Amino acid sequence: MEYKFRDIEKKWQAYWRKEGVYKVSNDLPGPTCYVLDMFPYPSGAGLHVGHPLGYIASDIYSRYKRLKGFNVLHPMGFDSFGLPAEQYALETGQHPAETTKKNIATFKSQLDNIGFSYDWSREVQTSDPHFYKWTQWIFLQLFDSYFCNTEKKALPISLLIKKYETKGAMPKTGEPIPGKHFTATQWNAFSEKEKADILMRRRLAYCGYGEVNWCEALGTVLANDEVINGLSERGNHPVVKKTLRQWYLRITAYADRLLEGLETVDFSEAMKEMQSNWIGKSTGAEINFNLSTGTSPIRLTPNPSPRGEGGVIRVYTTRPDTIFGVDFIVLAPEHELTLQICTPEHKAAVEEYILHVKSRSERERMAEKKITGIFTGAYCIHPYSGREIPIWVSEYVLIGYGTGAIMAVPCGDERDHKFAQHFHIPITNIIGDHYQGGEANPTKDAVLANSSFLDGMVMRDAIDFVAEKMEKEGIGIRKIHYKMHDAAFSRQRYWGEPFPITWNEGTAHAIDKKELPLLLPHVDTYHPGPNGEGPLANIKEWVEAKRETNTMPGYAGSSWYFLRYMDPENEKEFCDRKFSDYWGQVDLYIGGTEHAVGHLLYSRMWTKCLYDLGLIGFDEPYKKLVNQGMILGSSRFVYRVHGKNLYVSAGLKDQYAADPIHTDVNIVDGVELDIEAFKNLREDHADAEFILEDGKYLCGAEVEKMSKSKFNTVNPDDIVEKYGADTFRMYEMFLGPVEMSKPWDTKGIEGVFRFLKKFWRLFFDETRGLVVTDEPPLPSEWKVLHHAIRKIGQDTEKFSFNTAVSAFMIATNELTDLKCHKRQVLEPLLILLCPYAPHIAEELWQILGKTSSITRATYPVFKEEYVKETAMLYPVAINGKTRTELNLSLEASQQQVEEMVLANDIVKKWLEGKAPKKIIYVRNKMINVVV
RNA sequence: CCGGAUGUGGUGGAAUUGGUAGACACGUCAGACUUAGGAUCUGAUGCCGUAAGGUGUGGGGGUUCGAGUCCCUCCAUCCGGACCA
Repeated sequence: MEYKFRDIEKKWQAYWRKEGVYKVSNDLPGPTCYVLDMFPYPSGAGLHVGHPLGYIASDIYSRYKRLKGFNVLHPMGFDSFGLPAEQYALETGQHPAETTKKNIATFKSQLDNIGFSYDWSREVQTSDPHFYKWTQWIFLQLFDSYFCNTEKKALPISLLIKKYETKGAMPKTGEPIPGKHFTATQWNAFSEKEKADILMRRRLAYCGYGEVNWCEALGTVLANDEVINGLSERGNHPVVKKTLRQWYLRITAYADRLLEGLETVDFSEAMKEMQSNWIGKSTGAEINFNLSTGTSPIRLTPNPSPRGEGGVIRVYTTRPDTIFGVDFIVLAPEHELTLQICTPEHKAAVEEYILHVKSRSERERMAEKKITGIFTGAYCIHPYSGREIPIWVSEYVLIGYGTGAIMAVPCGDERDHKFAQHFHIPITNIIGDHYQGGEANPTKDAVLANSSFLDGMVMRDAIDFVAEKMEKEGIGIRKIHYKMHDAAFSRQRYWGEPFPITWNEGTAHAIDKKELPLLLPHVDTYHPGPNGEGPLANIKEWVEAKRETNTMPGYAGSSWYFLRYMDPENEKEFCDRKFSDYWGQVDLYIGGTEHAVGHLLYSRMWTKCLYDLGLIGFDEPYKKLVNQGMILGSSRFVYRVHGKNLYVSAGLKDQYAADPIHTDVNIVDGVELDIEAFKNLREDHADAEFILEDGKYLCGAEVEKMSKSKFNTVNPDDIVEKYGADTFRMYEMFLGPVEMSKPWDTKGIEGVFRFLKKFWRLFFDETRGLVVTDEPPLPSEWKVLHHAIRKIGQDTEKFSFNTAVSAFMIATNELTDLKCHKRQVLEPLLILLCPYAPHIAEELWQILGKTSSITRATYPVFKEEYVKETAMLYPVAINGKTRTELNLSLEASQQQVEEMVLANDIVKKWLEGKAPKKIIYVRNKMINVVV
């Protein structure tokens, strides 16, 4: 009987669906395992062969765990709110809900085609009101919570109110600052609006004015991780800074816990590095520099400012030890004090400079890399030496980090050094020989010189010494800064979760939780509303109800979706605590690196909040994270001669003036173009002419990212149609380690295809039909099986799927050579193969006379004892080749035995008297014994 | 510029973690069966050499009886962050 893969696959996919084979229950005894894929955004383009890589890996792992007796949660869903559907709606007028629905249907059919073991009864869609009801609910939890700095955790805001009512908010030491501190009596006397404003400053989800990344082309704000080099991640549109009222998540409050949590999870080093860089914690000190009153006309500012106030400029440094190396102070151009302190004769020039900086986008600024800056005419007094220090303004100091002002130490900092050289500012050397005048040396190991009371001290030790001294003397304080800012949480868009918030007299009110979900209303136009507001501002009733017109960003739903899978139909809670306790953390999370700083950080933060509020029992969502590599497309080029409909073969292209043009990789066999297919591809190709070499047209090739525009995408449906889902699954794994990027090459799939056909022939003979026998296997046949079990088990456990596939091939080849068609060998092999190629396994399982599905039961094959017990019976070849040194010391104990029938344990016992230290195997052959 | 990863045949990639480098597969070549094959099977295939033999894991150096694997250094590619004080 022939291996009719398509019939088999369709049959079993229908069976699985009908019988609900992959439905999981929330209360089975025994160990659980939660295997999760990053759910996709259902784009209109559908899946290409790169997408399922991670899904296949996770599917193999979950099926494997299931066969081993775990209760496995392996769900799938869709991140269905988001910009592209809305952009599409703007262009075509189609409702995003409709296009999304259509796209999801395509995705699901493509996924089902590959034979995944998802429990679709648990599917979630972030744009489904039953789902976003709980996104809104969790948002309200965040809105109603604050971060307690003493307990370092989120607490209900009602506790804060109680505290304010009884104790107020007074500083532990020092004078209370008006506007910041207040007594209980004062609090109780505040108006509702005043109270609300104060509370807003503490809420985990809060509304405030701030500089945001505004993208004019998209008509919305973007989070920092959605902006790359001053351009939007989606669409590459320019992004500018703009002050707007926005919702934020107070993720900075969790900065330390997000960092600490990294140590408890199994992420790759690269991933941890990326996250901690993004958080960007640095410890240092803020130091006050008094302005020299002689040189500048200072107006005392009435409002205290963290950047400095009155006659003081506050700088941030990580190196307080270099205090005596300060040669100048630099303010960011946007710094509030810049214009206040500059002397009249410099004012015009400074204003002009600030204008110049503002006029350029961040992008232009970074591209230029010119040193710019201007002197303000004002001076500071060095807190210890009393020296006058000039104050400059320069764009290399960023307003958004630290205090927006720095103390420049040219001998120790590269940028300060370049600046000093450029403007001929004299440089003080405080590190002796470590600085030669050529370039700055950021060492911490130098012995300080020219540094008054610090002379002779090693810099590393001086850092803390100075910081402490400054704190005592009130000159500065130790301070920790983060690069990470609070996350902008509102978008001026339609296709997102509406905020469950109404505005009254300028204060935000949570809507009653009983009214959730607050449904996304119908709109007539997807165009932005007035004043940079979203489309919701165009709806009369919405505005009259004083509802928030922003919607939540794409990452809202994805921040907690993994919890909903545990209890997807619950209408009373986002997830029953009983079930989140049952399943616990995600044991394995598979997805791309692109979410390193966005989704992963946000969902980690939400998890921590929910944990703090006692709603779930763990504070890190993902125990282990695997980042699958990208499958790259292999693009093909044809070379068109200038101005003609004439194409020249790649080898001859240099003889003509020809441009490379992407052509569809699917009509190219290797590099040979299918000329007929090419002519039919597009109308203007119909009468194309070709210059061939050796009678063939050869294309150029290049490896690039897979994308529609490069015509190098391969649709998994086509591959499944031609080779079958099982071949496709195994080939994707066979390509290489899951974590690695690699180019797709359709040609190579033949090898895996041949393997499955060969495997089929272990059961079926072309002429004789079913050839499986009940004869007891020979030792050599057992040996093949047991090598396979051990190797494939280990490989699957450690995600080495490519070598596991190889092991299948080896075993199959060996059994073919042995002409082994014995049930006792083939049956366990089928069980092993099941996670990788479930359809063929099911079919053969049935053919062997089994009545139940192979995919659902558990088998002793995977138990340690199974292999060990039987392994004892088999021969281990020993080929003790001696080596130079060992030869000398071990001569007496070296046994040169070839093909000796002994189990490993027996060998060990046999050598016991000689106390073997190490037995060296090479590919399961013992080659040497170290005694 | 900083940080992370990677570097092995014509190609994708193995190598028990310091122990016969190149498993498995693609491709290529030769052969068998075929009217025919892009089906199937067999054999060969790192490089140089007719062979004996030599050589070989990005380059150079080191540790070791022994290095693809560990250390130093340089080079290349990919990814991420980039004026973060």
